[in-house]
Amino acid sequence: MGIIRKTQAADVLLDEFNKDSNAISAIELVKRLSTKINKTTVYRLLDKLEDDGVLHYFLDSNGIKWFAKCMGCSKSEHLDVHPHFQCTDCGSVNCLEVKVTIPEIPNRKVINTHILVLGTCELCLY
Amino acid sequence: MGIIRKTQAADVLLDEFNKDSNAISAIELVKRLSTKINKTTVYRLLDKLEDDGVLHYFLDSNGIKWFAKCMGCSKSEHLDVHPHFQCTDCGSVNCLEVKVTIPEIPNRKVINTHILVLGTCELCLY
DNA sequence: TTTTAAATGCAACTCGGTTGCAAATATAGA
DNA sequence: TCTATATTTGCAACCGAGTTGCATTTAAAA
Repeated sequence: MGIIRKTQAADVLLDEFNKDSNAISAIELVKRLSTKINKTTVYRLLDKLEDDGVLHYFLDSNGIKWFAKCMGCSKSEHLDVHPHFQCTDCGSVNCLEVKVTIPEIPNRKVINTHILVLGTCELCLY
Repeated sequence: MGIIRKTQAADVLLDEFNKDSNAISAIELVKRLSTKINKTTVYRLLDKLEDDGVLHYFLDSNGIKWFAKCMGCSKSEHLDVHPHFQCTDCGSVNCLEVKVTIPEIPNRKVINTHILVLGTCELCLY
């Protein structure tokens, strides 16, 4: 589908991604925006923005959805596939710029890769 | 906790892993065994076997739990961390023996890595 | 300004997984 | 082998992230 109209709800939601450079979980967004946007609408907007190549999503180690801004993606394709990092101390999640190479796998055609790195983030380390 | 008693339910469940070398989703196990073992018991057994280092689990791209037999793990630690492969055609999942190296990440301490590779499996490819 | 398709809110729902508790059962010890 | 007891199991009810149907509202084309 994709976003067609410039609505207030979409503005409010995108604002959250502009003031926070980390990834944000859908749950957190629903909570943060609960007075402004209905939960269903939040989920629907996230879907649409993902369709449009504005956001991308991934699952953390608990299977819950996180969203982050895309860099150079389009409606047709998500190009910036990259690993994500979750801090096991504070729970914060962000995108990693590192490139990870998956070796050839015999008799299988690789289409996509989801990589989640767990560890301690900069803030929790020191 | 870990398995202490040799019960019939544990036998039945482990049998599923012996006759199927792929990973099996918790949902599938609950379904397959529904006439023999209660859903709660299946989940509890899976937890315990994971604790014991007999099985390991991971999440697929939909955030649902899959279990597979471990190789050389113990109660204290899961040693055989490896990527998993899910076929986007037939949905089957299995462990990959390939070694993937995650580059050093500045200012972060890496503890663990979850890698899910999506693609077409051998059976669906030909 | 009117029209109308897109977006929203609400309530109810889905479903994978969990919890509390009483009943059943494996096993150590007599 | 029998008994005592802690572990395991089944059941029912629950949890919570995410979804769906539908009526209402709203952006924006005409």
